[in-house]
Amino acid sequence: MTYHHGNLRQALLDRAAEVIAAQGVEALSLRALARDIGVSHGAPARHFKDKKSLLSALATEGYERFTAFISAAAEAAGVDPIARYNAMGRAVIRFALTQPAYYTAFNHPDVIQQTDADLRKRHKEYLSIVQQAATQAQAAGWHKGLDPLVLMTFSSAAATGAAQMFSDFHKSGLFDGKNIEALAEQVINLVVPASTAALHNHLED
Amino acid sequence: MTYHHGNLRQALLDRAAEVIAAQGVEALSLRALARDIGVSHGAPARHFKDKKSLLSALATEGYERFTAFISAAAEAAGVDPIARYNAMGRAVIRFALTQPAYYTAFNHPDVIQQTDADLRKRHKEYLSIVQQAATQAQAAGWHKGLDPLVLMTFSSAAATGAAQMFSDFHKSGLFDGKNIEALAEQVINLVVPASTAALHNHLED
DNA sequence: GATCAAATGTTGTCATTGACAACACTAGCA
DNA sequence: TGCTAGTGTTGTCAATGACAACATTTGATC
Repeated sequence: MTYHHGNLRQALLDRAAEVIAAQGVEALSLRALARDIGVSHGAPARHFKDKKSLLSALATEGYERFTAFISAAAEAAGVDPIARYNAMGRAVIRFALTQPAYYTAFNHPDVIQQTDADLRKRHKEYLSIVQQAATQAQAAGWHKGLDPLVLMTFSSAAATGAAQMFSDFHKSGLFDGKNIEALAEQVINLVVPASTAALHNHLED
Repeated sequence: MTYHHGNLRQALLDRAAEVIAAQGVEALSLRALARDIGVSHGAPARHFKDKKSLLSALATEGYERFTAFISAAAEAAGVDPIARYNAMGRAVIRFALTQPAYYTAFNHPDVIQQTDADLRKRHKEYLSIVQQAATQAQAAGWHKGLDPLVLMTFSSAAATGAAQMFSDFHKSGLFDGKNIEALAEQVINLVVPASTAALHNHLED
């Protein structure tokens, strides 16, 4: 092994994601990460000023993945703005369940209060993508006339709240034996109809 | 000062709540708590086996307060089951904003994975109260016929998600200049109508 | 009231950790 | 070839959580 690792920064982030997924953020230790990777306990300091800085970087990477994931789900849903927004809501939950390390990272109290510029920027990008999709869904007839901020808050809250619940209770038995994917779909359908057609059907009830 | 503190356990919990409200869970240190209170660094161990155990106890107390708070809000709303459930949703947000220490405590990742029997019990009590209220709202006409678990998940997710958002972004400027109480009310109204009358008005649109 | 056991608080200690500083090695450019 | 910035290492410090051994208090029992 060479004296220089080569890409220690990414190795630390990757290992941190593993540890978080397996044992939670609290179990994260810079020294343990260094041991796992096989470098000295002081090496991480060259890449991350302190522990929070590593978490911030992980969260930043997480937001990038999250944004890409949500956007891809919207694309896959086609052109109907309401169907797209519905798909994004379901994607939030799927992301939380399939990539818990990143979702955990950027929802961690420690990270949320960070002022890291890069992190803020990625977060704003994410918010603006959601906001844009919400606006378009509204223009397509979803709660036309309502305050956009109210709609945005409501839908984001419901999606992230559901993601949180499914993650938290995943192993605590509340949803035992349930098909979480199907449950999530029904929940999201209460937030935004599955399509413009579904919206109109519903209004005719 | 006497050798025995008298009620060190409660003093620790109270001080912990202060610290969490001011600086977050991460800033919590058993030794610092002991110093603040004026006892030796080993004293807390008599009341809390370890740090997680203290957090669990604080979360347990938090759930008691939370449950009482939510129930009181329902009572104040009268007898209409839908108005009651709506009031409970608003209360969730109000609690998160006015008693951040307790809300933070029992939503903290460290606490959520706890298996502490007392904590579990209080949590279940809380869930069952919400569930009961949701059931009654449904019986009064709110989304009759839908899977109760879906409704319960949807409404809980929306309320807690909104509470989380308001807490997190309280100082990050997203809701600057907004009347959060009014915003919260509008958001909750999208989850459950403000009353049975409002439900029927809405259906006639 | 005397005695004793349980509860509570204290002191001392240990391993772990995050942070920092001083030093060593490497890479790549002038 | 040398120089300099980047990267990794080693040593160290203070803070912390956890634990053990010891001290004091309390209150139940006789």
